[in-house]
Amino acid sequence: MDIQLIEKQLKALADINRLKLVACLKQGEVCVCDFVEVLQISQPAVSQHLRKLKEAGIITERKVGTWKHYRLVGELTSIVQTVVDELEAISIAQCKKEGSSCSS
Amino acid sequence: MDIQLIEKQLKALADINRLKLVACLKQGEVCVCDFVEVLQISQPAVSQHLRKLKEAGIITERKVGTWKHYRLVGELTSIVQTVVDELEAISIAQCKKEGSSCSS
DNA sequence: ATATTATATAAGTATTTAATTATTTACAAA
DNA sequence: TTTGTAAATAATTAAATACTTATATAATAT
Repeated sequence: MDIQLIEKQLKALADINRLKLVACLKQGEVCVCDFVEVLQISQPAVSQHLRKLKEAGIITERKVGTWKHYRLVGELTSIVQTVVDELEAISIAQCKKEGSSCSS
Repeated sequence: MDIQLIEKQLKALADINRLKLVACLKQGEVCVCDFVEVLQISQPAVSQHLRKLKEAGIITERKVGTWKHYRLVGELTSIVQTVVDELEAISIAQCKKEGSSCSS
């Protein structure tokens, strides 16, 4: 594995908000709107974090109407997989706002 | 494993120069003076990188006269161990300057 | 078509990070 | 004790990062 890619993936993970996103995604798909509630940051901030994770090959997206659902990619590198394994899964209560409109 | 510690260790590793330091340390102890040659950055910059790795619990030091030798800690967390495993060991030629004065 | 909703992008700002040079500390040798 | 060498710390600066608000895009519903 190339050292440049290792650096890119580590940089993508080395942020408390993105780690929380990944912890939520352990549970399955989540949409952007839910993350805004969970992380208490603005919607554009969430979008930017998700983009960074996507560019590092850690997550992918799926469009569902006007929503977008994000999930972990199927084949994670061993480094990312190890981080995912170490992260406590954050409870669904914390990952999805109550009665989230975007539950597919 | 606490999410704060995960973040700290990931931040410590998420830098190309510190990844190179860790790759060198796979081979065994190296002293600060050698790293200056390898990374082509100033001695204080190397010291600061080493401090960050030490504060994240990734390396320890050993004083040898006026030199300091750094090495990976014995019990790495699974995340750090996975990164170490993925890193190509950089050849000794690149990790120690020729006839390094600080080879203990 | 118009309005509404979800998300992305753009632009600007504040904070953090990584480098530099200068200085200090610690040890060794003369 | 003075001199030299290795490394750490301090102070500063430059670059990268993570937010913000404002705006644009895309799909849905009226």
